[in-house]
Amino acid sequence: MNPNIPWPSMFKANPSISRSQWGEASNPSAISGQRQSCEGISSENEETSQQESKPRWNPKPEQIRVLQSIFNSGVTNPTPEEIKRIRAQLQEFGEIRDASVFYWFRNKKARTKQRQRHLHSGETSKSGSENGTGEESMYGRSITIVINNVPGQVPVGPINVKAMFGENAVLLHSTGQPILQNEWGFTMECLQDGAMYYLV
Amino acid sequence: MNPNIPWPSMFKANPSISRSQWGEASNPSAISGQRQSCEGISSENEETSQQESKPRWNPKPEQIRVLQSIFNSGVTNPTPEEIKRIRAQLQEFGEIRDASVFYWFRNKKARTKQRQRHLHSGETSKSGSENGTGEESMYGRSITIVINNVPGQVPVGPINVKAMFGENAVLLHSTGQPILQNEWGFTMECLQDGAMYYLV
DNA sequence: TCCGTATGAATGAACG
DNA sequence: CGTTCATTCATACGGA
Repeated sequence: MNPNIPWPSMFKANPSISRSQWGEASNPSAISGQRQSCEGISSENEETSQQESKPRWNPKPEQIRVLQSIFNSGVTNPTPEEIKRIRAQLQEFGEIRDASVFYWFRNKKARTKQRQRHLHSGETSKSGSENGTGEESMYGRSITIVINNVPGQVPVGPINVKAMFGENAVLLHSTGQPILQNEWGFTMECLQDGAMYYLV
Repeated sequence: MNPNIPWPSMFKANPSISRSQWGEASNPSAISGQRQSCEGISSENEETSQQESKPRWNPKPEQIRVLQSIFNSGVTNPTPEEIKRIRAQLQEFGEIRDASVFYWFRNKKARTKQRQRHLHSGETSKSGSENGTGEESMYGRSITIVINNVPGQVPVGPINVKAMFGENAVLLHSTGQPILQNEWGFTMECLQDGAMYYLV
């Protein structure tokens, strides 16, 4: 193992093949009567070797939950060692490669940020809070968070902690970090979907 | 391609819960719950009922026409600003989100390319009997294109411009770009469904 | 009513 | 890293 190589390079694709374009891969099990590809044309590859074919990882709910909780606990750039451990943990629920774990975190981080930025760009102050029939504001949906082990829904974006939980309420992230709020009690940072918080 | 377009953002709304879906359906598992994530976090909180849910955008014909013309005019990766303007334009015909516009372009581009590739891959000609690529085996249909403002149908794939419109006929894309043809008059590039062309 | 295609939406995997 | 590609999932629709 080379300790000095940049991480991502470990996951380089085969140079000869542009972007992934594996015709397809057998999808072990997975049924659901969806039309699938079935292909079969390929033929070949029987036992003998390790099917190096790399079908896209299909995350199991349990895996996602674990990943999210790790992510929400502050890990956004796991080290190679962490990745290995995480992967080992996830493997229990289904096939998964280190690379997939790596990618997951990277995508998660990137998309979380993107989302955040995009939310910001669509600011039109909008005075009237209630719009009733008006359509939804595109990114205004709700997320599920767990507070004191009790799952619940809160809207995306700032929420008023004081109003929701009392004047002295403070939300702690599962890591113990307090969620900052302004003088009105509005959260200053986004709550993460699927994350666990503690109310104190 | 894409000289210097910074792509500031992406779209998305639901931070987690991968591809599951609202509404009902879903036969949660039972059969080797392989695919799908279903998310989890245990509880469901359906109470709020307000649940606007986000029904998938259903494009109106007018919207599609506008989008196609924009796409065919060369825009395949609209910037956020462009997207906003496009959406504003489309909104007149029905509800639509920026994200949908974004997705539309992305899908359009991806599928256009994919189609092209599949088209190409079938160069074995010869016994077309084995339509192997089970995936989607039907691109041997016709598309609708508008020539000199007159809509018409042409088969997918190369068409003989000379034969159809005369020895000196030349087809121009709505952008003004001429559609290349070989010495026989066959188009060297695919005509786009819904695109507008000019015959000169 | 059921099946198959078209396509909106989401996301794993990569590229520059 | 931000952006883009490719593939997959789920649903709206149209035909038989």
